[in-house]
Amino acid sequence: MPELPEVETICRDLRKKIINKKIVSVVIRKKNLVRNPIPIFKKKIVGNKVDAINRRGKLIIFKLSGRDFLLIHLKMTGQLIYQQGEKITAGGHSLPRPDQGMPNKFSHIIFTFVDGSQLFFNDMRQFGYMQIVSQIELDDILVNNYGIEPLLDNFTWANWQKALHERKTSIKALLLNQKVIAGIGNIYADEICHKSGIRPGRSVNKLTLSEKRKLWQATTSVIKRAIVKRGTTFSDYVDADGHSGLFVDYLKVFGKQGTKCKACKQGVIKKIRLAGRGTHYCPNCQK
DNA sequence: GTGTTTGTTATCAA
DNA sequence: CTTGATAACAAACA
Repeated sequence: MPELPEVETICRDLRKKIINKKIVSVVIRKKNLVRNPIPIFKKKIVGNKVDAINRRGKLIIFKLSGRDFLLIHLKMTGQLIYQQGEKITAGGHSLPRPDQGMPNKFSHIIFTFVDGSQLFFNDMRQFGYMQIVSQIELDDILVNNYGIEPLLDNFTWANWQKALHERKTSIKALLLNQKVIAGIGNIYADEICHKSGIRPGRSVNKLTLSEKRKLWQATTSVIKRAIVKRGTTFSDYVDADGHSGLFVDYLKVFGKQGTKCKACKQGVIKKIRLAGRGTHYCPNCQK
């Protein structure tokens, strides 16, 4: 379940690997993951370079040299794994490539770059997608579908109060609402609530000012700490090198139902269903 | 065959 | 128009 920290980690990795490399071929093994007509999709990619890699919420954005943009959404089980091609030594002998089993049965789209390196878009459940859009289409998508970015300067206390103003939904649903705040998914919503000491089912409009401030601070700190640990691998997430994220070792509530709370050392983590999602919290230290 | 998983969107109600 | 709640969908696996 790649959320903001996982997507950010992948973007940072890929910037070092594929910027300015010419794409010489695209192989599409599952057409349903491409949201354009296949010939158009290929035509707008092959022969171009990736000029820049950015992210909005959980959406990855490749700026292509042909002036189009490639959107990549990993949804639940998507992976973007990069591998060097076989390197030819001066003597013409090829060095062995680390065997990570790429491509595997879930490698649905494969990019090959001019140096022989490859980018594999794997997705076991095939919920993810790739889509080529123009600048105008991109601007429209970004403006209409995404709220505050937690890592940007405009995630201020004043803007956070505005975002929460007169909201009557639960804090869990609010954190998952991409149009309010971009990039938070099920894992980090629960972790942010725990760090804030607030039960995820609480109504936003009944939070005290100090609780809203705790949420604001916890959002930044949880996300930044998760990025430092290169994200959370709960089931399928891996970074661009195919490695797991280490923040799974620092989770306090997600997937911890039935165990003793590590923060207060008294409560037993409960799991409930909220906003249609599995939701974890400590009944003792979250009020 | 059934229940479960989450990111996103559709749909309906107010 | 906005907001909120809920259902539905994608595919795989225990």
